[in-house]
Amino acid sequence: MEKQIENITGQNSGWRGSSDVWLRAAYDALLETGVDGVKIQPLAKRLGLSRTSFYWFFKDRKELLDALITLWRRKNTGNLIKQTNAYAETISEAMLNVIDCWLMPDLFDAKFEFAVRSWSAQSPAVLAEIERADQQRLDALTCLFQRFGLDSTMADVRARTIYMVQIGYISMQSNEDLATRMARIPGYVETFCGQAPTQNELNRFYARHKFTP
Amino acid sequence: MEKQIENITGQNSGWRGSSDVWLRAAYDALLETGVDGVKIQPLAKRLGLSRTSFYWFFKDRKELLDALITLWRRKNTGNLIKQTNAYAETISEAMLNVIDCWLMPDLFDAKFEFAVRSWSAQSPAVLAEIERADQQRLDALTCLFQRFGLDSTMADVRARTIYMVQIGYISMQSNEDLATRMARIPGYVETFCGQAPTQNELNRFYARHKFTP
DNA sequence: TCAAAAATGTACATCTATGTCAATTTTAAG
DNA sequence: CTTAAAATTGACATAGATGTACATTTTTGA
Repeated sequence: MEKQIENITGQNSGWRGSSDVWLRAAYDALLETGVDGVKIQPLAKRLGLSRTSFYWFFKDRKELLDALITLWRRKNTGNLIKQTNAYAETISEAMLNVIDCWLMPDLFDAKFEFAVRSWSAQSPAVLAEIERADQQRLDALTCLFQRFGLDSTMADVRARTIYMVQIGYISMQSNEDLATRMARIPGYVETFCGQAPTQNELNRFYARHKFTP
Repeated sequence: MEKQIENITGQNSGWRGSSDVWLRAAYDALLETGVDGVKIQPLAKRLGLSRTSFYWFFKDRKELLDALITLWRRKNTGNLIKQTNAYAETISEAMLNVIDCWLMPDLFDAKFEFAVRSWSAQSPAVLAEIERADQQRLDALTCLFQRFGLDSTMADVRARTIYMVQIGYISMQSNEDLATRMARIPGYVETFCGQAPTQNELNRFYARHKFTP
């Protein structure tokens, strides 16, 4: 009983390995080298464990890859949708809520997303997962624009614009500093919804990102 | 002499293999399975050639991968920049020129682009190539917006929006039909430059894509 | 038609990866 | 302290990939 709780909180339980340890190593490898880098032998080396010990926790490599997808599914789609439903008085404030996902790694794991998208190019099963996630996310964004009065065609285009800029940004693997990115935010908001954010809205946004202009 | 000309035009010269044949197979494999799928043994199998025959044309696998990058560099960046410099009387017409790249595979090879971007996640050398290409393309788009009177900050944001939507679209590996995509074009133009296209501009655009609304 | 060049193929040595099996070691619980 | 479960390991069998050396075949051009 206590052991399980300790596992969840990250505490080890005497043994060196665990499903989580292997999964974490697989996650790291996926982000660094893509799916084809997720190989049991190298992971074992990195963990300082015997290669064959892996098979105590997972049936085979496929099961490990499946676990990675489950991890991704839980992590990235949920928070984005949550942000589209966050409280907002104006459309520009709503935009800033969504843009939070750009800037907060705990809301959206951009590198993980990119790795899974790259993976999807060589796996129909993963591609199906991606397509489902894209649909859910786009639907949530489209609803957001409709709530603020846009007709369905324009809501669709605007949703796609803000979402694809996000995806494109990830694909660029950009690593600019906070100030550079912040400087573009008002422009993006205006572009995405055709309405510039008020100074109050910006101040609230800056505050939660601990940014002083 | 004639032989070289024949090679360029795609005609074979008696032999079954050639650098081009191997490179073409590598290109196919890259698009289907990513870099890690570009392996000499499988390529040989697919070509019905002996694996070791490869080494007559290329020093090693690395040389083949370098050739792939050179191919990509020549193909994708040039045309996009050309489209930003195409004749346009209004900003919305200029947008439609750039959007041509979305829809014409010979102007921009989206799958190739996606494969190379995915590759860049595991290769610093390829990442450097990607970053250089992104910079060149973004510069060209920013200049375009500045020519039509935007200040440098807004030109930067608008350039990024149209470019990242393009990149994001690629990353989504979308395969919608022409009518669906065409329906969004006026909305995109309005979003990207804040100005809807005229009916004449749209008609000219539809005509060159052989589309009847 | 005949030699040289171009391309292809066979054999070999090596390396990395997968997964199974039968020990063996380590830990936790009574 | 002991024992059963949990985790770890080394040995084995297999498979796919790389690259080199050398022999062989095919093509081209004089």
